[in-house]
Amino acid sequence: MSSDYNHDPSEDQRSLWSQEQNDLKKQLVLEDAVSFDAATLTGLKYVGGVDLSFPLGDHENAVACLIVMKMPDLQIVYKEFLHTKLHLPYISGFLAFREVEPLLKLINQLKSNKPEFYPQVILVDGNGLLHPRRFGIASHLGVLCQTPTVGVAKNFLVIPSEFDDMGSLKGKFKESLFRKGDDYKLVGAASGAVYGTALRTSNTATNPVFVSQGHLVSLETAIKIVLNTSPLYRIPEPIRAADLESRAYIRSNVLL
DNA sequence: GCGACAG
DNA sequence: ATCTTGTCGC
Repeated sequence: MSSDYNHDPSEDQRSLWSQEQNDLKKQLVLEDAVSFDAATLTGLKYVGGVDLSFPLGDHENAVACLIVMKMPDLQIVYKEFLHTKLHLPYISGFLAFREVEPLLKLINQLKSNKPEFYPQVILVDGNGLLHPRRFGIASHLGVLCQTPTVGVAKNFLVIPSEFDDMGSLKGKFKESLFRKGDDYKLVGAASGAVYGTALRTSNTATNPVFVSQGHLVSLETAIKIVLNTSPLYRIPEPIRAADLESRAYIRSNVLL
């Protein structure tokens, strides 16, 4: 009765998904190819944010939300929801296969209905490069919609082969991040590759946010964008708004 | 074999 | 991911 819903996919399934991630990764661009000045963010007018929320205890029904905010005032200029049924469970390392479809649908809908508000970069709730195969949902979504994306995760995704001692890592965050803007680069021990950074986005919130490149942006630019969209809280406004709005949507609608 | 595991 | 009240600090 406890293991009736053991969602562990077979090794074959994991292998197929991994292969798909590796295939799509061939299209991944990790340099700035943005429509604004990457160094100063001059010309950055619209930033998007996406997130999904679920009704209590419901793993199937979800409400996806896409928010577009105007810079530098961070006012919402576009907001759209999509109530969908997810077919796969959450599996660490394969989040995109569960959530990317409704997000892509919202983005394409915006592109055809209100192209004037199409964002120059989209902040995604989850990781990009900071991923076992260096292709998390932020990168996945970016490649599929061919738009710059940045991954922003609230929790550190363990990658055993690269970051063995999580205990000392958590300590490192606390002892190296003193104020907003401080960051601690996440370098894989085995490969020496930079996966992303633990970034402190608030002076009151001690815990950092984990920023990694999604698609078409450098890590430096990703950090600037996250800092510039987090004037008050730990979570960047576009993602925070998508989270708040999608939850409000669920609360005000009787689903099921 | 055990433990760890974005949302 | 999701539920919840108070409470501490500026």
